[in-house]
Amino acid sequence: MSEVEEYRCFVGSLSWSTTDGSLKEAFQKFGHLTEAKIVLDKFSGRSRGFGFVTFDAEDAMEEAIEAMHGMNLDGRSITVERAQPQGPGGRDRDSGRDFDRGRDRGHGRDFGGGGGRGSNGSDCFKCGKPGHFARECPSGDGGRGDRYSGRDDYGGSRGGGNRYGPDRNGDRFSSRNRDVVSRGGGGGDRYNRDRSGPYERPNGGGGYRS
DNA sequence: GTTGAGCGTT
Repeated sequence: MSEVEEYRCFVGSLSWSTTDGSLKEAFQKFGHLTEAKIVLDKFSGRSRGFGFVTFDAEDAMEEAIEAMHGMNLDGRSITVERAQPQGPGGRDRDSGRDFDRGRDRGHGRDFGGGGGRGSNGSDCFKCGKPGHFARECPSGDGGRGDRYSGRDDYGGSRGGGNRYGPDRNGDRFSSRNRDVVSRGGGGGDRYNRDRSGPYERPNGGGGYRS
């Protein structure tokens, strides 16, 4: 049951301002870090909110996981867990993870699906009960769900009257939909533009530049 | 001013 060549730790829930240096400083106290880096987005280069820490000693890694798990770093409670195996031959993101990456990686995760991981990570981060996120935790008010709260205006009316919500939405959508069709149906638009290109010089014409 | 419950790049 041991298949590890390196002791890596996955650190999540990091602050957007957390850097590899802060992470290293926060974890190097438990032992020597072979590597400490924050995962950045390739498209933007900004911090993604999670990083990886590699230890050269399993003891240090477990110590850090148990010690730093739930600790406050940069003002945010971070999550420290063992990193997933990447694979010696190469990284297999699609194969290694049966996750439904087809949709947005944001909201909409399925619980019963049982993706790549999720033995104890599907529980609510607030009350620890599975079946719902912390923001939807019915146990009480939530720190992040504050925005969604305060909608109790309807009181016990919820169940029948709230159906008018989406109805209105459809009306507006229809209006916009027609607009789009009108514009999209204009196949001749291209032709029109071609002819009405007095402002656009296809070639030659003015020619002078600066 | 923006994103969040997440496992990365040589």
